[in-house]
Amino acid sequence: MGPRDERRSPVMADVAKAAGVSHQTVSRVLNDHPNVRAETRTRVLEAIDRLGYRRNLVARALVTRHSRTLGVVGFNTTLYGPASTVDGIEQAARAAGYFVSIVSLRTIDTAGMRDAIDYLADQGVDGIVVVAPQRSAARAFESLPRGMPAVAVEGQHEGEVPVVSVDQVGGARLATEHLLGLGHETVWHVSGPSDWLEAEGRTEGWRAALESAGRTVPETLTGDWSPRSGYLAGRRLLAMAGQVTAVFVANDQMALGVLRALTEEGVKVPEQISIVGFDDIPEAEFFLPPLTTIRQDFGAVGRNSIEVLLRQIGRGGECERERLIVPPRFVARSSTSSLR
Amino acid sequence: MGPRDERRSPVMADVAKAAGVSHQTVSRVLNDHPNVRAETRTRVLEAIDRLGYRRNLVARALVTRHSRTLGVVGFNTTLYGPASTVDGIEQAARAAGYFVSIVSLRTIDTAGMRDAIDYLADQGVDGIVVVAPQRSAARAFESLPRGMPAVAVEGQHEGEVPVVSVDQVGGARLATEHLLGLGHETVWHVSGPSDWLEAEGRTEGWRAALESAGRTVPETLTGDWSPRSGYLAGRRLLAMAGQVTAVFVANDQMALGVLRALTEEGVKVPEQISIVGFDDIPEAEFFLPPLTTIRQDFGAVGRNSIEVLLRQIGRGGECERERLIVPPRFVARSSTSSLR
DNA sequence: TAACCTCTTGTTAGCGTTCACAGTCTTGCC
DNA sequence: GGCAAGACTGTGAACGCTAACAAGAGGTTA
Repeated sequence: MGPRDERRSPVMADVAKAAGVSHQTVSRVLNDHPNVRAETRTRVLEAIDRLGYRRNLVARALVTRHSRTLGVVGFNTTLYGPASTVDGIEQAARAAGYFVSIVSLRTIDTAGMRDAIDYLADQGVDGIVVVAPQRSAARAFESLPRGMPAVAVEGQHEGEVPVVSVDQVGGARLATEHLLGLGHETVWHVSGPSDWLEAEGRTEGWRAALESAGRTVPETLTGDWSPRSGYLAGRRLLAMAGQVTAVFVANDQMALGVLRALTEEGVKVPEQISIVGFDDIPEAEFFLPPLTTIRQDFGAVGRNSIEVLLRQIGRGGECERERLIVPPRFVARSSTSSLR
Repeated sequence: MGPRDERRSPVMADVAKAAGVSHQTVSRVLNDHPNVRAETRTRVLEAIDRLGYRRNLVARALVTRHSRTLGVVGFNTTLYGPASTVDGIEQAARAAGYFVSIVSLRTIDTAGMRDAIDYLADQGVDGIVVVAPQRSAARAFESLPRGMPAVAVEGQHEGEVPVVSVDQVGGARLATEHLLGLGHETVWHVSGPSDWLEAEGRTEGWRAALESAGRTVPETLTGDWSPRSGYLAGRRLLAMAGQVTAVFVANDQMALGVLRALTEEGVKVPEQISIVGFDDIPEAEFFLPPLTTIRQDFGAVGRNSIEVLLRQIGRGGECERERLIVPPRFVARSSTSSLR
């Protein structure tokens, strides 16, 4: 047995030999174990530095049974909202010393979600964050390996899994009440796709605000979050000739579409029709006119979900069946005004 | 030594015992080794199924020295462009059977980039994709562990690392030539931040198109990709009273800002000033007016980069110092027209 | 019959770390 | 001086898998 192949990166035993100690002492230095003589510690550290040693986290994961990796299942992560959520999660996880492994799905269905979870579980993640904005996604939690810590973001609260979400209902209330406060008789609503929990929450908040003010609740128009669907909804609103004076649109992209439909036909916003969006995408401030909207704090959602998940991991997978709600914020701009 | 704890998930040895074979035979079945009797194989598979066995990929990674995980270093991944690039990479990697571990940076500096690469290397990734849109990011490649396969996306081609990128220069040429073709005497340019390679490429293409047409090259205005900076640039363009008839803006978000600045002052687009953007974000089609722009194929960039990276991994880290260019596409809409 | 394949299976030894335990060397105190 | 308590360090055995080799069964050939 000759000397270890020089081209292979050094392992703990190499450091041990170089420092004249046992591999275990090296391990102790690396793990900040208290009982190591200061002189020994510096000798080991010096050897580590000299050899350019880096600890093999895979071997470590094998024995500790912790990979310090979290899995994230996302959906449509090129959209601003989901992208920001995933980004918030990633930042928070890294700040806590965890790696993040991401699976981004194109379509949400229970099977795809289940596959994604299995896939991440196989990889040995310590916990999973599922961004589960659709009803069908929530069911996928049933297939979680037993004892696997998990948290749902923007999901519903049925199973055992804790949920972190923005207060969609409250946000929609803010939007609707703002419009009512400006003197509008009622508020129309362009909602997101019906199987999305966020869409549902926003519709619910809108309806609740109207009802508690004793106003008539108009029929909702439904879009798919895209600017195009907003445009189509806008054209349908135009067809209602004069009835409509205020619209709460379930996201900013659709609001952009509505804006274009109205502007094309010479309808002035906000003089003739007021519009409120949801999300506060970076573009919203520069729409024509700048869009009044509801801002979601995606960073807080990310931080909270990681916090809940790590707490769960700390307790060994036992979860506390909690629901954490992040409040949204009203952002006033120029797409709303009082009548006349 | 009693029977293995029931609560612990089964390992290969458990399957072996259940199927009445050795663990090695189980391994062979799992790895599709040819020399296993059909009857044995089914017995093993049946045992795997019955016990709900899942192979421990961490242990596997330790011995094979392959984690089947790729690292991605991204930057500002909430923006549409970067988010789409990362998404394309993730899709392509997963299709090839690789996990994706992502680090998303907020600021690009050599140190942060270096840390991110170290971080991923520690985790034992098989290769790294660096989305390196800034000059300073490119330098971080020097700190790549030797033998670590890597590919740069939207980076420059100096070091040993292959690069995959969109043809920014060509895209900018398309935009500029389109405007010249409409009869504009020259084309103004709102560029991205100067240390961004993409910004540089777009400026270069714009300049080249003007020069080869023998036109004067106006002073460029510089933004930071944000709608706000576009708005400010727009105001400065307005101050040039009448000189400006056509503008190539380096991305769609800034183009939105320019659009707002012009519209606010009653300048008509495209009647008085024509505008072309870059990226084709989903909103662009619904700007007022719908934005003529250059579309980047982020999916292709992702697929290509993974392909290059996997080829490199297959060769054992030896790289081929290539540069792969993805062509952009001109998308005609309503923000441009000929003069008068 | 012996020699030599091929097919199939089992045995043993790692991969690089941490954990449990067993040492050895101080130090303090009677 | 002796002896226990503590500080420090080393030894061996896991963790769950694959690689390398060995070995038995069965067939073919000389």
